[in-house]
Amino acid sequence: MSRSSPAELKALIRDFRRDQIIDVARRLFGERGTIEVPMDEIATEAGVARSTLYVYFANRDELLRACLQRMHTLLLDSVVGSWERDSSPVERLRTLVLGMLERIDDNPAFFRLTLATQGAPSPAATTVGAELDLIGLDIAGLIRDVIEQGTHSGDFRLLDADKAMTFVGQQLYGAMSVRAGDPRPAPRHEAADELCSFLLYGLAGPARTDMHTLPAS
Amino acid sequence: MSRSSPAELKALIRDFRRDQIIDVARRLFGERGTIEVPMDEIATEAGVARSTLYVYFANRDELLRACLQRMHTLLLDSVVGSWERDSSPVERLRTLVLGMLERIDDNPAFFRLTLATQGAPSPAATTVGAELDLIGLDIAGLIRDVIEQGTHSGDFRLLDADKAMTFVGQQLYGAMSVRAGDPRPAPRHEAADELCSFLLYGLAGPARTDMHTLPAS
DNA sequence: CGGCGAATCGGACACCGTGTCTGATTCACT
DNA sequence: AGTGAATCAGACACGGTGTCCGATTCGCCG
Repeated sequence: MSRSSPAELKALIRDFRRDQIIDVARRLFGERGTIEVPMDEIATEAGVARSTLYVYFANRDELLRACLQRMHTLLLDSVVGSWERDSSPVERLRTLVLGMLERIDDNPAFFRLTLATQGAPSPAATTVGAELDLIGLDIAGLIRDVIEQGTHSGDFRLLDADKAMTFVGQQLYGAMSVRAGDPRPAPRHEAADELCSFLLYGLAGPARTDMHTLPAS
Repeated sequence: MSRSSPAELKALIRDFRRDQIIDVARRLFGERGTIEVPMDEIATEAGVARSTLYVYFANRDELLRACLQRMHTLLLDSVVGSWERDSSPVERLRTLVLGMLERIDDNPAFFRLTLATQGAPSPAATTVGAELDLIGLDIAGLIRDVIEQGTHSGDFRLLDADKAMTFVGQQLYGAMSVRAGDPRPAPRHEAADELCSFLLYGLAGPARTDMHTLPAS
């Protein structure tokens, strides 16, 4: 134990500190936007000196990148955890949606910012953008799996997997953006159900029998 | 002509200059992101002194806001122009979608940035956000009109107008974001058709008869 | 205990962009 | 030629970034 400790423990502490800083940054960035938060404040809030910050992160952008990376893993964990247990494509779709909503609700402000950073082209966002793309690719892969499984099992209408994936992805993207900006979002499960329902109307084809309120006029 | 000219002409020139600056800013912001472009550069590129810039716009944020406002009017013009001519809700939906795609293609980078600014909470984005919200509201209104018209005429399934509006809006939002980031986007009309098709599958209910390639397996 | 080394601190520094201001200059119109 | 508005160039204070370095803390080992 004396052999592995010194080096490994050091690394552990380092990681711990890192995570601690990232959490603070994630919160602050979320609350007030990326550019609005000076490094000073992050340092103070995290209880370290500003110069120490630069020991852990080369610059502001790399810190932001680390924040995104963290959200990446959290997001995937949210989904993949329940993923394996579900079998039907409908269930999995719901799991997927629900997982993303959970992640949003966890820190909507930062999520909003995540989507925002997406669009900004800049040397900064180039580094950052790579991270974002990774998240997108992961999700896209999951969506694709669901669709293929669904069309194969006959639960979904027959459609081009690529296009379907794109559209589902777009809808998810839009839904997340809207929810992230919504001060009083609908309850998570309800929102997930509605969203899935809308997606399935398109995916599963024939109308379902929820609402027949209006006269056919 | 000597009476009205001096004052009005002055205003005209002023507006012209303003627009000229806005166009330059819109391009540069689009190319490299909002924060990445110094006021110096905008001024130089627009052929005015930096101090003159501050005569026309109180600060960076107000310049950005003006850029968004411009996109707002362009966007609405794109849509409303053809709007009146169309009668069926399906046609109008397509007009709406197509108009937005046109606007994206006109300056995708800036549009990306527009969507991006959306999410960033900050004193800056508060002013800016108001402008964005206005655009959103206008579009939402148009969507709502289409949906109500469609459900009323029987072209669409019966569904809750509010929720349908939300979902269509989300889908549009997502589609625009994706297209704005796509280096080689699909031809505009084709993209519009596909998007409408996807929306209508959900809106118009029963499956259409485009693709029956796969065996029911 | 005394001392070593790594991590941390605090603060000085140069650099850059912002927004303000001022006095000089241009230009159109009379 | 003269007047006034628009424009210009440039100086300025301010605030944030990223770098650097000497001083300090703290755990650990002889």
